[in-house]
Amino acid sequence: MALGVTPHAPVWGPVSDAELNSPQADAVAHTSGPLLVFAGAGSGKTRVITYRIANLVACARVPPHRILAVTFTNKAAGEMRDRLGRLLGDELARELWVGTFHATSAKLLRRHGEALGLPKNFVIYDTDDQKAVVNRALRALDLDEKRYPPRQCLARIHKEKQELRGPDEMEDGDPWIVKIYRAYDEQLRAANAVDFEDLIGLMVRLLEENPAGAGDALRRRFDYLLVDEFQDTNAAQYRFLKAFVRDHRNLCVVGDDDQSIYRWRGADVRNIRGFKHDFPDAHVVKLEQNYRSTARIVRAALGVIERSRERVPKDLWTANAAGAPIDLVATRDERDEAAHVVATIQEARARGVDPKEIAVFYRVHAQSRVIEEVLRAANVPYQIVGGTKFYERAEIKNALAYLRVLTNPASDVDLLRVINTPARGIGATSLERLVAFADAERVSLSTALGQLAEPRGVGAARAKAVGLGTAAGKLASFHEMMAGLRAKVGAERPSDLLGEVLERTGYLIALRAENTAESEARLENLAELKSSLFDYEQEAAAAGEPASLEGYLERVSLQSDVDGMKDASRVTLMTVHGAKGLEFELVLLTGMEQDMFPYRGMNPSGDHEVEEERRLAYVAITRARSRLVITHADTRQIFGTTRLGGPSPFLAEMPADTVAVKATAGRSASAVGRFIDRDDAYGQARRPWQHPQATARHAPAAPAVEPGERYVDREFFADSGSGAEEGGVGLHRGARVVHAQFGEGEVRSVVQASEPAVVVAFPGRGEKKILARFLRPA
DNA sequence: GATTGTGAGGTTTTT
DNA sequence: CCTCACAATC
Repeated sequence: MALGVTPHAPVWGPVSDAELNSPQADAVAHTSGPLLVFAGAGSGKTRVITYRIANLVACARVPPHRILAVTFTNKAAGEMRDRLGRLLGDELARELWVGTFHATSAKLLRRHGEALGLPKNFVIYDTDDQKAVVNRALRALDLDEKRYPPRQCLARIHKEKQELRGPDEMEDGDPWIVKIYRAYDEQLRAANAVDFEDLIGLMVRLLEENPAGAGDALRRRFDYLLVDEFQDTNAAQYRFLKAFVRDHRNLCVVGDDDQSIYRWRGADVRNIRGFKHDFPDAHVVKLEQNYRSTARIVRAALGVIERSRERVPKDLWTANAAGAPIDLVATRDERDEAAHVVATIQEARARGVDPKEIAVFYRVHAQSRVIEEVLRAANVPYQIVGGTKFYERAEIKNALAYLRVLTNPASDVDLLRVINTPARGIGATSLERLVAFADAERVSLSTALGQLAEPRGVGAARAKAVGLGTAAGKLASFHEMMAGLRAKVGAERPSDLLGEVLERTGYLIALRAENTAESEARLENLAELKSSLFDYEQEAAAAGEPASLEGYLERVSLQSDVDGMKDASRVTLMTVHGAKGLEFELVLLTGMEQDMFPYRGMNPSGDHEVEEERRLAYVAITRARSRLVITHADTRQIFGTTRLGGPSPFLAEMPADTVAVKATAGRSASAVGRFIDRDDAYGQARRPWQHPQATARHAPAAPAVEPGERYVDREFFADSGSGAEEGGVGLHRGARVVHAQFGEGEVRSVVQASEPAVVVAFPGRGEKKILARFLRPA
C-alpha cells in the first residue's frame, strides 16, 4: 500500500529495520518540532511511542527526566514504562515522566502549586465529595435542590472548567448557576481541595500567568512531550500542552479521530483534526496497517466507521488472514444472551484459549450483572473492570476521609464524613450549628472545632454562645483525638497510621460490635485497604522513594477503572469505554441493539450522539484479534423495565461476507420471539437505519451451525414487509397508540406476559401496563 | 440523637 | 434497579 511517506532508516541501534514499517520508522526517527501521528486501530501505536522515546534517549541523548509522556490511564502509563524498561533498562526508564494528565498535574502542582496559593497538602475531591460541596453551596445560597439538581450543577460547572472558564467568564441565562459555581470554587479553595478539572486548569494558569516564575520553571523541566490518545483530550488539556511546549514546540501527539469516544467528558475531536491548523509545520504520519485483527474483523470495523462524517481520510488495511466470520447472534433476552456468551467462552477454553485472552463488552455497567451470574454459575474465572469501585465503598471512603483530614485539616467534606462515624453523639443539630459557626468565623470546621475546644473555659463559653453547650464536650474530645492522631502523620508508616486510626476512632470496635455478615465484609475490606497501603509502601521502597500518606491518597483519587485490571487468568468484563487501548483474542460484544447501542438514554430524539456511538462501536470491534461474537436480545430487562430492541443499526453496516447470522435455540422458540416476528416490530425498529446497500449486500449467509444452537433460516436484515401493523398495533417503542379509557399515549417498552403487552405513557396519567389487544394505533 | 422505613427520582460512558 | 432524602419512631 502506498503511504506517500518517505521511509527513514531508523537512526538507532537497538531497533532493526524489520521491527518497524516505514511510517512507523518515520515517526520514530522524527526528533524535532511538532509531530502528528494518526494511528489506526491495531497499527502498532504503542510501539511507535515507546520506540520514539527510546530513540530520543539512546540516540538524540535526551536525558529521560526531560521527557514527559502523557497517557490516558495509569495502567497505560505503567505498561509504557515497562516496555521502555525493556528497551532502555529500568534505570533510565524510571527517570522518565509517564502518567495521565491528572496524575502528572497533581505531581507538578505539589511542587509548584504554591505560586498560586495552593498548599502542598491539597486533596483531590472525587465526584461524591464534589457533590457534597455543591449541596453545601446550595444550602448557603438557600436554593432548592429540586430546581438545581446537584448533579446537573456539577456537570455545568465542569463543562465550564473544561473550557477554562471561571464563574466570571461564564455565560448563562441563570445568574444563580454562576453563584453556585463561585461558591463551589470558594469552598474548594477554603478546603485546600481541587477537583479533576482544577488539576489541569491550575497547571494552565501556572504556565500562562507565570506567577513567581513558576510557569517558566515548569516549561524548563521538559524538552519533549508525547501524548497518547490525543483524540480524547479536552480544551484545557490541549492548552496545557500548547503552553508547555511554547518555546521548543517538541510536541508529538498520537491518536485516531475514529476512536474519539469521550465527548461527554469534554473531549474535543477537533484537537486532533485541527492540529495542523495550530502547528502548520507539523510532520504528519499515518499508521494504516493493522497488525492486530483478522481481515474480516478489520473490514467489518471499516464498514461501520466509513459511514462516519468528517473523519480524517485514512486507509486501514491488513495483511492478516481472513479469519472466521463474525457471529451475529440473535438471542431472546439478556439471560439467553448471557447463556450464549458463557457457552462460547467454555468452547473457547476447551480449545485452549487462555481466559485472560477473552473479554465481554457491554455498553453500560448495568448489563454486567446477568453475565456475571451465569459466569459464576458455570465456574468461569472472571473479573469485572469498573462499576462500583472498591474505593467507593462506605467503609473505605470513611477510612480514607480520616486519613485525608489528618493530612489536610481544612478538608471540610472529609471532616463532616467522619465526625460522627462511628456514632459519637454529634448529631445533625450540632453539626448545623458548627457549620454556621465556622461560616460566620470564615474558618474551616477543624479550626472551628479547635476554637470551641480551647482550654480554660474560653472555648466552652463560645460553644454555649452558639448553641453547642451540650455537644461541646463531645466536639472537644473528637478534636483532641484527631490532634493526637495528626501528630503521628509522617512519623509512622501510612499502613500503621491507618491501623491506629481505625482503632483509636473506635471504628473497628463499632463494626465488630455490629457482628453481621455485612459488618464482617466491611472489616475485610478495611483489611484489604491496609494491605493496599502496605503494597504501596513496598513499591515506594523498591523505587527508592519515601512512602508518604499524601502520595497514597493521591494515587487512590486518580485511580482509573482499568488500573485495577489484573493480569490474572480470568475473563474480563467491561464497558466498551473501558476497552479502549486493549486487545483480546476473543471478544464478545453484547447488547448490540436498538436503543442500547447506539445508546439512547431517556430522550428518544437527538442523533447528535450517534457519531460518537459509531466510533465506540468501531473501538469495540477492533479490540478483537481472531474472533468476534456479537449478540443482541429481543427484550432486555434493564433499570427495572423491559426494553425492546431490534439489532443495532451498526450491524447492517458490516459487509455480508464478514458475518455469520445466527440465533440461539431458545430465541425463536420463545413467545416473545414469535410475537416480535409476527408483529414485525423487528422490521419496524430497523427501518430508520437501514441502508439501501445493506439489504442488497447481505446475501443469505451460510453460517456453520454451532453446537447447542439451531440456525434459524431467516435473514433478519432483509426488509420483510412494510406494514408494521398486525392486529392493528405496531408494538415498538415510540409508537403512538390509543386506549379506550386513557386516550392517546406512547409505547415505552414491551413487557413479558402471557400475551403481548406493553407499557404505555399517557400524558397526565403516567405509565400503564396494558395488553396489546386493548390498543389500536393512533 | 439514632435507627428504621418509605417514597421519589434518576438511571451512560470516567480522569 | 439503585441511591438518597426525609419522616416517623424509639
